[in-house]
Amino acid sequence: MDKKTKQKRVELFERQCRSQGVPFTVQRRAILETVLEFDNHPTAEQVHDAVTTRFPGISRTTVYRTLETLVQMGLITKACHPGSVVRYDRRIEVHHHLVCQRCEEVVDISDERLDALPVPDTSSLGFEVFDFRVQLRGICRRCRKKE
Amino acid sequence: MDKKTKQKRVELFERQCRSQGVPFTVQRRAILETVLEFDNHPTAEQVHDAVTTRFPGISRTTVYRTLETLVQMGLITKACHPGSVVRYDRRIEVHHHLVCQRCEEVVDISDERLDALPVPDTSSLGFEVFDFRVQLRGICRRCRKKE
DNA sequence: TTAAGTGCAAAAGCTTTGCGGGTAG
DNA sequence: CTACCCGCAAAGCTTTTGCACTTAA
Repeated sequence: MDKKTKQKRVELFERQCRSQGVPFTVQRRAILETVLEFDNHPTAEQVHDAVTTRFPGISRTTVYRTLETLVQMGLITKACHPGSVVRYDRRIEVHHHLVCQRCEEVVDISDERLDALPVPDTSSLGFEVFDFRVQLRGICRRCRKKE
Repeated sequence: MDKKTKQKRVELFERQCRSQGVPFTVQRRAILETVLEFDNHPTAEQVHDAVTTRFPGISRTTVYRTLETLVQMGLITKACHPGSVVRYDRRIEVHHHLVCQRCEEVVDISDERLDALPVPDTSSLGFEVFDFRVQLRGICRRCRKKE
């Protein structure tokens, strides 16, 4: 992610904090900046390791709590695929995942036709849909070779 | 799930075991039958609690291991949404999920237009796609009322 | 017979909680 | 000033592992 986009996201975060009365702390800023530097889907642990270089001594607890806060504020997303570890994702725009059912590897994929998916009417369920993800399930190259 | 369908699934499991040389044990049978009785998405723990009435003394370890085996054999599926606990699902046919980003509740949804999704060509990635799921992300009724 | 599954107990993650002290608004 | 956040340590849950015994094929 280029510097400009990153800065914009941080500024957006600051504005949202101000307007919602949520304290904009150095730790939170550092954690958001760190997540934005990942191209893939880091775990909380990986974010902690990475943010430590920028903010030595920051606690794991703070990282866990802050990541959750960022998700609630819609600044990052939380992805969870088989493998049972929560992963975070700086991408808030639509994209999709290929998930291998054998080794549980996850690969990002973009596809216009998927993005144009007709979102069903869920108003009868009281559900307001903002976003969607498609999980394509199958077998990756490596696992296919093994068989 | 009605008795007949359930029995068919158990028989399918038995046949697959025979042909693949995988031992068809009483425990595995009991676990599969138990999962098939859930309408929703039970956790490994819930499956263990339920199977215990049918098979007292069965170990948690066996339940964990067997659920994974069943997934690998394609007899049940594994669903993982925010909330970080793996859930299992007797449904192997296509269906989709509404996921609340606040409370992480998961609701099943069926929609023909979603089922007709154009699956992109992933052969260049070496990925063979068998199946897909759409995860619709938003806010559920209860959480919307709170705000 | 023999390769694989099962149960137990213990360990190994990952994540949350309680609380005293600190900081943003 | 006051409410909320942070760090620490410890607990809590879910899941996995090693090993001796049992079982399906």
